[in-house]
Amino acid sequence: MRASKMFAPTLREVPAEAEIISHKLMLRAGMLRKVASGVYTYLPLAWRTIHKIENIIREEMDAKGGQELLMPAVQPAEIWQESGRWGVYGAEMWRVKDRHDRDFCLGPTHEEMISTIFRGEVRSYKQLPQMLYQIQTKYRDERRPRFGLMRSREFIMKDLYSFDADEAGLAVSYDLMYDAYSRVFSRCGLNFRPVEADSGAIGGKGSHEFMALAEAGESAILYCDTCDYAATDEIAGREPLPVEPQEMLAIEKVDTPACESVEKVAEFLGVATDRIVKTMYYLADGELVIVLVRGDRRINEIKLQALLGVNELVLADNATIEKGTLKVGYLGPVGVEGVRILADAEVPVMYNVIVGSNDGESHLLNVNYQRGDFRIDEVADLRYLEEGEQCPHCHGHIKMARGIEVGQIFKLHTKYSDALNVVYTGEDGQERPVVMGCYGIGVGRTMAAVIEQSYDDDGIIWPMAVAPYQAIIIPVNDREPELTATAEQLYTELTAAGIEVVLDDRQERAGVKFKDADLIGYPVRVTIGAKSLARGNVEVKLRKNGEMLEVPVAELRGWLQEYIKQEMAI
RNA sequence: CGAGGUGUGGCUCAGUUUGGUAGAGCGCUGCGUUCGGGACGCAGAGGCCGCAGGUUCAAAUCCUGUCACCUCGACCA
Repeated sequence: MRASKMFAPTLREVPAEAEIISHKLMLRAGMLRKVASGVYTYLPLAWRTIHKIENIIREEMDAKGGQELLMPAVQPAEIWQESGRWGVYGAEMWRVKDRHDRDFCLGPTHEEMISTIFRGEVRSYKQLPQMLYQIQTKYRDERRPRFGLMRSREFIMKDLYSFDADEAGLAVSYDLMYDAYSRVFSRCGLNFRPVEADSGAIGGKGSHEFMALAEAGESAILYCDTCDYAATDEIAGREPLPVEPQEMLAIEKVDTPACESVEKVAEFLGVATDRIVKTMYYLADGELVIVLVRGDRRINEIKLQALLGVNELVLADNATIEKGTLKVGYLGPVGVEGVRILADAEVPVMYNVIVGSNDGESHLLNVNYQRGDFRIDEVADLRYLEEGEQCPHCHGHIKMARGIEVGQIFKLHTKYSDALNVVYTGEDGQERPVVMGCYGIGVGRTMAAVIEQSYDDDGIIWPMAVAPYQAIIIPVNDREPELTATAEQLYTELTAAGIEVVLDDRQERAGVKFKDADLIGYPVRVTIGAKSLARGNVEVKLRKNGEMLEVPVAELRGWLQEYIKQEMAI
């Protein structure tokens, strides 16, 4: 490719729309342009990188037995109604109608689609296991698209679905994908961590997210500073630590004026917040539920929602709660009738706790569940794990980091095969549901994550494997015929050797070419200048560390081939 | 969904308070000089000031509505 012909409109200034590094750099490097909120055009440089990431994915999926196909983005409402998700998916689903007023959606994911295809064709255990995947555009009408490709409404995703005869088979497929994902992200040059995750709206138990570590990440992950435990903050949890039995003191009521928060109560009474039990009222699909948690903890609504199995979970508003003497800030579990009470696992083993008295003006001291002072209907892990706590698996401590979710793998079990009647006949002649798994990679987000982890003040620093081009040749000026002649000759030779190289033949000053080369992030820059050429050499500069060396013209091809090979190895 | 903000040439922005008929820098075109880290000079091109109404002799500027985009937030009793 000649730079004079290349459609890569670089910008000196950052468009006002961009907030994070990857977004700014993709705009400046002439890779990306916005069409609407969360909808983008990938310009040629970006598209080359997208293709490289896709091809890495293809190689790794195929290596595990995956087969590529392509399903439509447009999906009929019927299959979503059949699985029950047409109703529950909500506003995020991009719904459209055809000219006959029939309902369709632009696929946010393809479990329904692949299941209905699969059930039409597969009858026997002899046809299992199977792994099918596609790389395709997905649509999710995000309530708030942001950060360029990080959270967009139209995005490219690789989704693979596994079909097994039983749970043991699913475990095998899942492990294959876990391994494939690790290889994909390693080859893309990412610093990532697989973490235990919640399976969210997709459903099923057993899931890992692959997190690229980066400040710009939207997800919080908790990991152990000692062992390899790592989980998203949505799922991370641990058993309560053993508590020394204490003498249970007599309940005491104290007036606590203007103490409508845990912090104020603690300050007023001169105690730590972990001596208090918070009483939270939720509306779970409209039904009032009480949740108890230690005062210094935060309730994890994802865990709570999963436990309750409801579609909608919101904190009850003050008007709903405040009846009679009930007042927010002074709520407690003692004496409560007719409302289901859930408690985080730490609560029942606490002694002499402080709770609201439900009279709107005081709190109760020395309340003990173990003495029967209040009722709990169900105990479960309902809180967030916090930074600094002891690791659930070892004596290490929990640390927090931010991550970009570039991939997630799920065990779906028979959730969709049950709902959509995907069955096979076993060796014994009995019909059984197929056991499924699904596995996704955000391709554009992976590209953005690579940039978030690899840039400097001058621009992007592409890892060789996903760089749009591997090298650029810059003749330092076009007034000395031997420079341009050498540049042309090398360009022809390298291109013929299969090296992806750009020749910067633009009539620009050297400074402009250097700036653009750094911005776009070519891993190798070959500069052809008079002084080194007089010695029969060209200058090679490595983008990743700024290292410079001279290479004889005749040896450049061999040197590059070796360097590229070395950089692509994982 | 709630709150805040912004829409003026391809990009970054000034001008809006106090209405008087549109500017700067970068980029673009031509010529010349220069040219190994975003050169300089001269001469140009390019905008119905997001859109629709209204007020006024006169609206980028004031009023109303609307659309788009950006940021923050989404309740811890």
